Amino acid sequence: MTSDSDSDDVPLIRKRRKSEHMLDGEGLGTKRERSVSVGNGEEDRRMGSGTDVLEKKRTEEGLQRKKVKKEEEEEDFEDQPRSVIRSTLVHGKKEDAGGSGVNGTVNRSSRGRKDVRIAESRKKQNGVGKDKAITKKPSKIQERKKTQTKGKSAQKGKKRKPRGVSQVAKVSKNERVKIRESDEEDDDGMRWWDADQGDEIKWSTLEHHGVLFPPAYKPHGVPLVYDGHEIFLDPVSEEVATFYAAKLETDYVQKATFRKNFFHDFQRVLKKAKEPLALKIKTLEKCDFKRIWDHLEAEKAKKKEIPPAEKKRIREEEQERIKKYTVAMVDGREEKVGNFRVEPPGLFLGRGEHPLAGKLKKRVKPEDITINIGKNVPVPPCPLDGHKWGRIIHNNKVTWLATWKDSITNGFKYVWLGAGSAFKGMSDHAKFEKARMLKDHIDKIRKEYTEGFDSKNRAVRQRSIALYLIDKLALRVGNEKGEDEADTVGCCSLRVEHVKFNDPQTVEFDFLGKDSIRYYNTVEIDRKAYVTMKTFIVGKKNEENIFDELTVSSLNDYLKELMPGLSAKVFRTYNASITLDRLLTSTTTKDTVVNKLVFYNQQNKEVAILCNHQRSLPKAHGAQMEKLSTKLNDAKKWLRELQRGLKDSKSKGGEAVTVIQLVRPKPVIKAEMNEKQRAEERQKAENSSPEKVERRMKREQLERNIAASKEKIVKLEAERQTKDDLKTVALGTSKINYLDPRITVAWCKRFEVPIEKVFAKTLLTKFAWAMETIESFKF
DNA sequence: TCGAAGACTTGGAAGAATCTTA
DNA sequence: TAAGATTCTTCCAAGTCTTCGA
Repeated sequence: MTSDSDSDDVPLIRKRRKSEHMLDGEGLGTKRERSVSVGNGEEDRRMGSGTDVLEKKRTEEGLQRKKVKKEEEEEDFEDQPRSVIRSTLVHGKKEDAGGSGVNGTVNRSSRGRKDVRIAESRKKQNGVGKDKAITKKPSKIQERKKTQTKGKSAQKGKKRKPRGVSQVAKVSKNERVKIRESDEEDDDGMRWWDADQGDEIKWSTLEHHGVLFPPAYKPHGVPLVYDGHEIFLDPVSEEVATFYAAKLETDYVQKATFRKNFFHDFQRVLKKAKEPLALKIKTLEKCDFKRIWDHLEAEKAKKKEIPPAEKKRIREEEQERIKKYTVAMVDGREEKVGNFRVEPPGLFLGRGEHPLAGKLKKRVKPEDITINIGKNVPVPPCPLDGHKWGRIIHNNKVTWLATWKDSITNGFKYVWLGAGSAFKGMSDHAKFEKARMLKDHIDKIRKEYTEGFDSKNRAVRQRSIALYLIDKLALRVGNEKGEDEADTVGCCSLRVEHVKFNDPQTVEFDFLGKDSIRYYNTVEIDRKAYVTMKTFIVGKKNEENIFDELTVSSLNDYLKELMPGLSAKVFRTYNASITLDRLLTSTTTKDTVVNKLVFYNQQNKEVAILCNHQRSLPKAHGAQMEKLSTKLNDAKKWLRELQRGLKDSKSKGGEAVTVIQLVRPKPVIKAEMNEKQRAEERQKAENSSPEKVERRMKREQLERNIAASKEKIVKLEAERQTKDDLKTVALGTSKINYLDPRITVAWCKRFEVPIEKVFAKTLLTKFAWAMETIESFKF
């Protein structure tokens, strides 16, 4: 590492305010103490250091299991589609060639060895670790053109075999820390983190009830008005018109692409219906959807008017109806299903300037759906009369229960188990263990990429700079995108137009990242990185890629040489978690729980800013801030009045004195009032001047009120500040995806903060595996 | 070898549920 | 008790990354 701005080992937190965020690099250079894991540090330590012995043992066990499982698999093939059978056989063959078994452990270890072999052979070819040759690839602009064909082969009906290797399977067993030494059985038998987990085979038995379809469309008979004439549409066209009408008051309909795509698809539907009047619809501009919109609003209002008891009854009935779809049995355990509902038809909204926005997303039919279920268990009957499932498969190497193709993006949609399931939990756990493993390699990696800034090989220089930015700024890697996707970028796909160089070493990044969220950051970077990066744009046009000699896959291949299983996204997890871990160390023990929570959220906010997790400004933000300011001003006025009264009382030997409180009138809402009248009444109350109310108070009473008033002012000021600070920052995303929950659990234990204050119910379930973390846990 | 398939994670918005305040 | 605010959950789009197969 160099000694200038990048020399501290922490990622650079995005600078919204210049005074903020420069963090120290404490602890990063030191060797991680692996001893502390959830519940049993000793076990964790053994897993970390004694992997060879364990690995050998597992390999033997795995070979045995492999034999049994291979037999089981081959039995299964008969009922599987051909592609699945082939897939499984190919996997088996490859594993055998590598001298490993089918069981996850062995399979994983073979993978690890393969990684090492690749790394070694590349080292032989390229010299030690640095300045390695990188295969030159075609320019990104050429590639962009090529990507236009993306998805076309799928449309042609090209079939591929199921892959059956997931993230979980890819993670080494070394990386999975066994959490407890005790192997006592838990009551519900759901403690997967105590069990020995296979990798490749995800389940032995799987039972579920399939998917829930959205209700069939019920025509409302409200006409579309075209050029002043009512047109009563056929049900199919009416449904599509209603999708559009529902969006009338949104920003979507302001977008030309949205309107164009919608009208194109709408016309196709109309043509198919062959209704003579509807065929006269030639331009969207002459279509008036207002009557349909009014109808939808009236329906909403009706729904709102339903008495609470009736609402409750409806809710309970619905719960009963969907109940069976919400759970699946996996290896004898009951697990919640996450998204058992088939996505309803509608207009594709997309995010940002999506070229397909407004297109009609078709209704998914049972024939479009592939059900994945255990063999020898009943296949759920197709719930729609006259239909049948597209395919039934028994692929136990994947974790999804059902899948279908999306009619817009041509991508796959899946039905998964819920976030609290063992599948997801194991995957999460493995993800954080991998990020922790990076801690042991990060110094070496940083040293290597810093040295790479000087490489004679341009491709190596590009790779080094890109990695530096990914590490330092927590950028996403930035895969190539197709023409039919929004134009968003990540690190590798940054173009000249996305950066500005301000000498001596400041770079201004301004681009649209995932979900078309703007990433804007002016940041001082390492001087050598700055100079090197600047050379990449020489002679290039704005729309050309900065890293023209770097691909995501070459970068990830390189990362795997540095650490098994390492990919670009691990840096984001690592930097988010290590940042929180470090920031939380400065918690004050003596503070109240409320203040500790405020502190936690502040640190969470720092991570959210680092990861650029933004949200749009809440609609009511301005009004809420104004309300808070009014409250604060009233509280301050009241405090001054109380202080005046106290002075008065003191001069009269503590006697009762009169103080005047300004009380804002409350709106008088009557049951018979409608929404409009209520709103008017509220407005009236808000606009009227406060009433002066006289109160008599003695000295003690005044003193008590002054103390309470001061406390209220402090609280209101803090509330206002927090609200403003977090107005465009989304805290949830980092909490759910990037922050190792064990850091939070350990912190809560250390500082006696109830964990329920930090994790909502669903997060407590999702992170059940982390709940026994001991308080000394360090990421 | 490389583009695409396929499987999984990550992400913000919207709506529902719950809590707080007056 | 109702309204408003906040929190939680659901939805589905949009990423990442590995493996497949022409």
